[in-house]
Amino acid sequence: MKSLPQPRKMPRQARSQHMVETILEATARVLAERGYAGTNTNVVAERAGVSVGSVYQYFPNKDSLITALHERHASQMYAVVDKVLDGAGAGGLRARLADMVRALLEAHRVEPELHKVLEKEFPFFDAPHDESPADHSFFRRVRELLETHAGEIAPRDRDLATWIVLRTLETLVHAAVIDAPARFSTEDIEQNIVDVLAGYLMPGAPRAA
Amino acid sequence: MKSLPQPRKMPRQARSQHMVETILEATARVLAERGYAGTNTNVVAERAGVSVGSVYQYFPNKDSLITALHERHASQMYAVVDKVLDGAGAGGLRARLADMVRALLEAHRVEPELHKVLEKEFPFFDAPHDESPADHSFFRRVRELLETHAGEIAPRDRDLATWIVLRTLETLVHAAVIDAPARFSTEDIEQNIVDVLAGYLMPGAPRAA
Amino acid sequence: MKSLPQPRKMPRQARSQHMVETILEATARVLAERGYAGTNTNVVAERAGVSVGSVYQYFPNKDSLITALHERHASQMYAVVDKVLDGAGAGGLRARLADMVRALLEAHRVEPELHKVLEKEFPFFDAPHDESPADHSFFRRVRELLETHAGEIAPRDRDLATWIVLRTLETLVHAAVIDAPARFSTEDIEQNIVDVLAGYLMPGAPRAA
Amino acid sequence: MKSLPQPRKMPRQARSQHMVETILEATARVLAERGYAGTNTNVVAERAGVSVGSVYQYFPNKDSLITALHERHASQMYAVVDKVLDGAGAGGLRARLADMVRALLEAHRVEPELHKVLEKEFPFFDAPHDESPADHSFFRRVRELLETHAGEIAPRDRDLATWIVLRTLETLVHAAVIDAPARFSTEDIEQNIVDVLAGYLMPGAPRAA
DNA sequence: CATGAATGAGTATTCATTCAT
DNA sequence: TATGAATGAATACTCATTCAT
Repeated sequence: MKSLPQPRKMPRQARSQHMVETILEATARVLAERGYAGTNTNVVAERAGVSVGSVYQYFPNKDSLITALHERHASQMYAVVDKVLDGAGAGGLRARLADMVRALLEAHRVEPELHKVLEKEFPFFDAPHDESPADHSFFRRVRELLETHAGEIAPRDRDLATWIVLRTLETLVHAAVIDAPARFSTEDIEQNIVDVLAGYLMPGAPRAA
Repeated sequence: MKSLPQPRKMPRQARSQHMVETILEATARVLAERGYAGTNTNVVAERAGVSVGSVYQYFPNKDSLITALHERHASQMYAVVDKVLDGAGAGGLRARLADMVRALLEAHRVEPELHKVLEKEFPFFDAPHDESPADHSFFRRVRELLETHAGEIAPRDRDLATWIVLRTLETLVHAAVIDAPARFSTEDIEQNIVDVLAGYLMPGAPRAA
Repeated sequence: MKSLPQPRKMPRQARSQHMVETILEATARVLAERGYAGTNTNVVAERAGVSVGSVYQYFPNKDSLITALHERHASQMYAVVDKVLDGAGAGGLRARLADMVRALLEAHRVEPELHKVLEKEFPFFDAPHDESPADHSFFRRVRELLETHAGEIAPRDRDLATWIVLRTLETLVHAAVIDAPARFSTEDIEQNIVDVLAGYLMPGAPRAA
Repeated sequence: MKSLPQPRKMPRQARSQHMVETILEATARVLAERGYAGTNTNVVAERAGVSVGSVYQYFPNKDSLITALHERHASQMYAVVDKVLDGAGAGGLRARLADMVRALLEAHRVEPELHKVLEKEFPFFDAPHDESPADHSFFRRVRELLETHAGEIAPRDRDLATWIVLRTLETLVHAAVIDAPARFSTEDIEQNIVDVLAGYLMPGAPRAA
């Protein structure tokens, strides 16, 4: 089981930072347009307007490109959720869950094509969920949320509950964006995802319209 | 979006049937041991004790091997669920859901390595869920289950509910087998998956121990 | 330099004769439609409605198929010329040459596609012109023609003259059918081919309209 | 009908130029020694002392190698003829034709083996004569020659005459090098080729010894 | 640091040919 | 004889990676 490929170096200079960004952007575009099979370092380099050598200056190998993209995605998603939870609107846990679901769905609808490949290709890499820093943060944040509403939720093992929630949230959001038959309306799907989570955490609670 | 690769010929004779089986078995083993990247037609053939030519006699290309494996997996999982639901034990919807979850978890624990790769690689192919016959059957079966218990369930759109249940069931079962941190006990996970489904379908219902 | 592949056996029975014909026909069609690269024994067999094994019963290898086709073509062309020369019309050598050219052009226009590939692929096989029986006959026939008109022709070495005539005739007829720019009329081409041959053999003779 | 394969990149730098040359030389040698069937990109690369990748850096596919070789051959032949015609010796059209024939025969005798395969394989590619730049130049040059001697020649359609001359010249020269039975002397063949062309263009003119 | 020409191991796929039935 | 499933050597082409400039 190979470990998560890491960027070769932590680029500190602005120029390098920019280079990394450019390469990652190119990777995203190529990946979105041509899928994993059609993506190769030479094309990425060309698309980034950079030489292959430069790509290898910052990424030790091809897979690290994808991994980095994933990490970026995870960070972005975490940021989205973080912001929404910080925004601490009114209402109880259900409202918070609804906020998260809506925010994530929105975020995913920005570049559906990219997320599509990202989701599709992710499992391709032996990157267990718990090796990503962003995923850790995500886990912690949700866990905190459950703690905060400890009184309202049914599951005993809060750790397990967090894990279940994350897994479910992830799949359903992705499925909604990628897979969902056209006959299901966006609102209904959103609603139902919330229902799944709320139903699990607060079985007795009344279900909103 | 390319359509599902189909076996090149429908083997009717026993000899051919056997050949297809052998090849598929070999594919499964190789896939489980070496992952997608490490799997190639020549190795599969060798492992099957068969010539490459024979592989291509029955499968038009490499991907069709994986696709066929998936279809087989889907069929098996459907069979498992079908049997369990036919076995119509006592109890309401919750009992049925519990039966399904337990049966699926058991089935997946037989060849965890294979299911791992299968799950990991599946999205890799542009095979939307609804192109697989087995998936169709699965959908129909679950939908019937919901119809049968129409009185007990909350979600209005039964089609959507079926979709949500399937997606959730699939991920959580796979996650349980592949991803789950060791600190979660098998029983707890199982219990919680049922809670997710039951909580969604029957929000008010009492949660069993 | 490999020698001309020969049909494995001289089939005497009607059934076999028919089989050989069928296979050769199929080869011709496949060759005409898909070119040499696209032609393979399995396709030929299928097209002939026969098993590959049967093909190998009568032809030792793939190339022998093409060779046989060539021999058939050569025979046919010889037959055409033979007939025309036997028909001994009025006029001198020029008339005879004109007869040959016209007959050959007509014959080639029947299945231009096939002749195209045949001509294209012929040199591909190490089959020098003088190994084909039909080519021998052809040579003899033309040589006789020159002997008959010995008094009218300029070239001293009648053997060489025959060779030159044959080479020229062959290319120009093929070029006329395959290559000729559309702006040249059929009649003009025909006329000019005759002029080439007549001009060579009877330099001083008046050129007909 | 596929178009002429083109070199993948137009090499401008000396290094690349050299690489292309090396590869082409190797192709020629391999082709001459093993024929088309025996020629494959890996062998060519090896023979060129270069990696396969480099071959593909400059030639998009195998066929483009052969095509490039042909073009080179055509250019060389054109250069030879061009030089000879520029050398404008004394004498009329017949002398010019004789010059061309002699020059071409000489040129072909340098690497007979290569020209053999080249000629043999040429038709194999769907490269009509008129797609090659060199062939165009050749056509133009010969056409000019005929114009220059317009007063002496019999054929009305000078375009057609050029075409006929080229076709005939090409075949007979190649036949002379490749096919000619040993019993024909080089000089006799040369003489007769000139006779064919001169007899066609200037039917009445006296035939030199 | 950036470049991009060069590398060459790796792989999917084809197809002539055989031979057990 | 006819069949056609099975064989497996052969080969075009790709692409991650390196390294001299």
